[in-house]
Amino acid sequence: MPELPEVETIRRQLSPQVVGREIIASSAFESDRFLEAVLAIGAHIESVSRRGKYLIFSLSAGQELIVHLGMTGALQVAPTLTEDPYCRAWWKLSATSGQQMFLTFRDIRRFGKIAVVAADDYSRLPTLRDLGPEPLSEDFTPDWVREFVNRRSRFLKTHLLGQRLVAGVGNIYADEALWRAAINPSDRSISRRHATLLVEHLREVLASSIEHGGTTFRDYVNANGARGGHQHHLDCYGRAGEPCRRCGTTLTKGVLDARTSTWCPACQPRRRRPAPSSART
DNA sequence: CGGTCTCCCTGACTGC
DNA sequence: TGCAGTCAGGGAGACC
Repeated sequence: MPELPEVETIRRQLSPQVVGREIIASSAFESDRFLEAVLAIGAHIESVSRRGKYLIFSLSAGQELIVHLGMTGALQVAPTLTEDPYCRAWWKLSATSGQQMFLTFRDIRRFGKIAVVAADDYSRLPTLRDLGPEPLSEDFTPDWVREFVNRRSRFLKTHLLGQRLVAGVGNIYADEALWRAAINPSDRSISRRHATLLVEHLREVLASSIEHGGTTFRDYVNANGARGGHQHHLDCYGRAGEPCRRCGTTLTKGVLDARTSTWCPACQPRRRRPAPSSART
């Protein structure tokens, strides 16, 4: 399941290969989720950027090609098209110094999404439009986390997955960051100290995963078709029933808002919602 | 508006 | 061996 580190890995691999090329042909699987791929025909790719889990190909003529990989999406380049029942879209790219090539989007479970929009106009992609700060940017601060979380009543874990508190975090890195920061996923508020820890540990785990080329738990492969390496460094996600690496307690699994969570019941204790700030100053 | 729930998909796995 | 049931989960949209 591609999250920020996986999408960033793909972006870094793809960018030097596709920038400067023209999209000279395209085809897409018969579904609203993918059909807009063909709207990019005729445009040049000027740059490849990322916001959260969204890949953004800046095109000539003021357009952007947006790709979200969903659960099982994979973007790869290849010299030729090969038969693949799970190919949901492809773009044929012009030759530059090398030769023509194909950018292909494979997505077994079809949770992915392709859109072509006017640059910066994300009104049709509400999650992208309302995306929270990039976790590795200076905009993602403990104060922002505290205010966002404590103003609302939902589980902290739910906010981490919601893309508005912070961009690009999915289940793997939410569980890892909460474990590292020793915070319970079902807390509904956060202290200044824990917000600071959460910001630090989320940044660390994301940066570490980018260095390892992302996490391959099931399906993820990078733009070269290779698996990531960060799955060998997970301390929490996928380890329910195994001993906590900090205290030895068996890690627990539970469901919060229809999403699986794994945590250590001993070193990630639940904390009570504090009294309103007006009563604490 | 915030919160909650359902649906979309299909391969892998579990249990009888 | 075979088959039904369950699970994984990001995001959109309906609904209260």
